[in-house]
Amino acid sequence: MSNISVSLPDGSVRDLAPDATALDLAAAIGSGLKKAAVAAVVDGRETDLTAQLHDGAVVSIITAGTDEGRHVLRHSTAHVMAQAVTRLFPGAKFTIGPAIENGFYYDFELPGGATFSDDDLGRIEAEMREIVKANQPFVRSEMSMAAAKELFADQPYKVEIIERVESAEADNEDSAEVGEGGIISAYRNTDAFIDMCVGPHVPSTGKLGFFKLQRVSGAYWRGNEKGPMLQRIYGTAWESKQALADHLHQLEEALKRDHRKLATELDLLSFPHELGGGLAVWHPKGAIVRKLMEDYSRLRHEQGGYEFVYTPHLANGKLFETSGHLQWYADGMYPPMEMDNGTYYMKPMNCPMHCLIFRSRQRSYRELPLRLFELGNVYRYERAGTLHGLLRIRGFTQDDSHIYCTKEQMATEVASLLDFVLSVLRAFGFEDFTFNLSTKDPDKYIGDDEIWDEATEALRQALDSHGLEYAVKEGDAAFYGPKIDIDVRDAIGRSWQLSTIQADFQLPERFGLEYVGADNGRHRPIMLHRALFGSIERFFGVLIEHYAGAFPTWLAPVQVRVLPVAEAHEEYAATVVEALRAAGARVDTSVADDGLGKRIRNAKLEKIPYVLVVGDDDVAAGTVGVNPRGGEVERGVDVEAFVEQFRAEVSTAETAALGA
RNA sequence: GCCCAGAUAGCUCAGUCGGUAGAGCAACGCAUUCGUAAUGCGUAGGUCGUGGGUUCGAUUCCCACUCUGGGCUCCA
Repeated sequence: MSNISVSLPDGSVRDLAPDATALDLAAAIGSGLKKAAVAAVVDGRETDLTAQLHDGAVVSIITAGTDEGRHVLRHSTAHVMAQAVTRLFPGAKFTIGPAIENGFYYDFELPGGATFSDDDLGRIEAEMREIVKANQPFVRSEMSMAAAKELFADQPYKVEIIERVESAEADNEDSAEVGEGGIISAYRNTDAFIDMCVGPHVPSTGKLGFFKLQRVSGAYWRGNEKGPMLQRIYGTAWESKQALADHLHQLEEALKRDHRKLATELDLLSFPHELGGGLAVWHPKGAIVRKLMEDYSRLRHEQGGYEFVYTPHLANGKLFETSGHLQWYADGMYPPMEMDNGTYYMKPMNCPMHCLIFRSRQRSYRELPLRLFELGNVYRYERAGTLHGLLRIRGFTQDDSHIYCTKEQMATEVASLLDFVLSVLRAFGFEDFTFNLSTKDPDKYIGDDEIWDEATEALRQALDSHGLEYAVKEGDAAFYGPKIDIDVRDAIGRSWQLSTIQADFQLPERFGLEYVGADNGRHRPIMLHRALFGSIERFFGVLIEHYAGAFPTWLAPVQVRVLPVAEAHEEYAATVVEALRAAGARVDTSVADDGLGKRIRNAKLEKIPYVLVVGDDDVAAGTVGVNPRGGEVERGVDVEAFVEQFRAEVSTAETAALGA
């Protein structure tokens, strides 16, 4: 047979032996590439390095240090973990084990309903190292579905996946396991371990090794909470020792900005045991930041043409029957309170009460859009296992607004809402958002298709006109209308939804809302639900992590601390404090009982933006020594000059925050 | 709600193979009065999350509950 030729990504062509594999190609190009290679892309499809190439193939090599390469490493490491588990836990059933961001997991069912404990991780990891050392090959094979069912006869979850594929119910997860076209592919490491998988995989386990198992947890089979609870192990895997170390270091760093840790250290708030789960108390230093956030929010809403309302925390159950909450949202509500004249509930949302305000008298089209705003306290009965610091809590405050408008006003209103939302989020230093457009769930919605399309289009246009990238989440809308959700990431990479803009045709209907139009006829308004912070608590939690507790000067609980070098300077320090307080600064002082170095250290740990030191020189010259957070010490700064500079900095930040 | 782990001083943690506990920091007192990230000495502080069980005796072993952490499911 004559040689084959293949082309490379740079357009060059290589001649290879007729039975050459992708690995041979990598070796022919260079030993460095051979070493780094983990898989290949042939004619646009990812394949194993051991796959034989054909004449005319377009080939690129996937190396370990790329996203695709790490994906392969992680997936292969998941197989190694599964093998280790089946060795250590005879009779364990394995289900699926994909690569995920930064790592992988694998779900198992242990014999007799046994569970993993943290101690098992070390044993499993040690077993994995043995498998890596043994340098077992990953050998691909293909078979019919019937043969696969035979082969995996003692792995009921694998059989279930094959059967689902046969009956064409497969979702993406299944396809990742079995491939397409009625052919099942599998990878064998040893005679004792073979796993159904589309691949590709590294040529042998010796290519792996920079991994760490991280945690065990339960996970429902197929994500169905009525299905069996499996045992999941998460791990991380990288292309080098250094990359693994860097990742682990990054996780440690992220932990330092965890809002729960910082909230305790900075004395911002706490979750007293006695109060119950998911309920927080705000300490003075957290409360002042919250007040500033709320003041800012109120100011922006006042400027934005909103009207402020207040509504109670409790309501008669009849209200929530009208709104549909008892029908659709009862699981999320606190249990009822029986009272002499009816059944009462804590409110999980503010919208029903805002609808009552709209309905309290006849409305004219001239009043629309009517924008009702409230910092409304709501209570939701979140399931115990879902609570998470400030980010998932049971009692919280929404910066909530309901906008009543005509159908024609909807598009303009949504577009200006998006401006408003982004401007507010940016004022708090957020730039990295994820936008999601959730569309109609064809199986669960109410209202006319026409108005759904119109509303969805209005949301889409608003996103497009702002040049924003967004993901469309098909079928993720609320039953009453489509929505735009805005997420930000927390310090450890988890994404949290903050803002939401939702269209609603249902509540105006249920509450029989009407306005009198220019035609003197009665019309039904459209309602927009929207929150910018989303929940003040969640927003604050994300904010703490975003700033790592070092709030910008305009938000800092204490902005300036004045430290007299010795007792003799306390009187002068007091005059400096007075001057700053007169300029509107949040300022305090710490007398000379402790050494100066100690007091500076304390101020730094509290992340105070400015530490002012005053001693003999300053008393004589009317100056201060300025030690700014993250900056250089400057001695001999005139008090007036510092006050002016401080005032300017804060007012600039506030002006910027106001979008001026 | 489900799986796993945990709860010891204000904070971070050690400890008790069952005989009622200890450190560092913080607090308080005394001394020190100091020029940019920890001055020294001393004192006080815990019914070991709550309730039950086993035991002569439980902070330790067992059970239940509450709360917390990591996931799953669900969600702002």
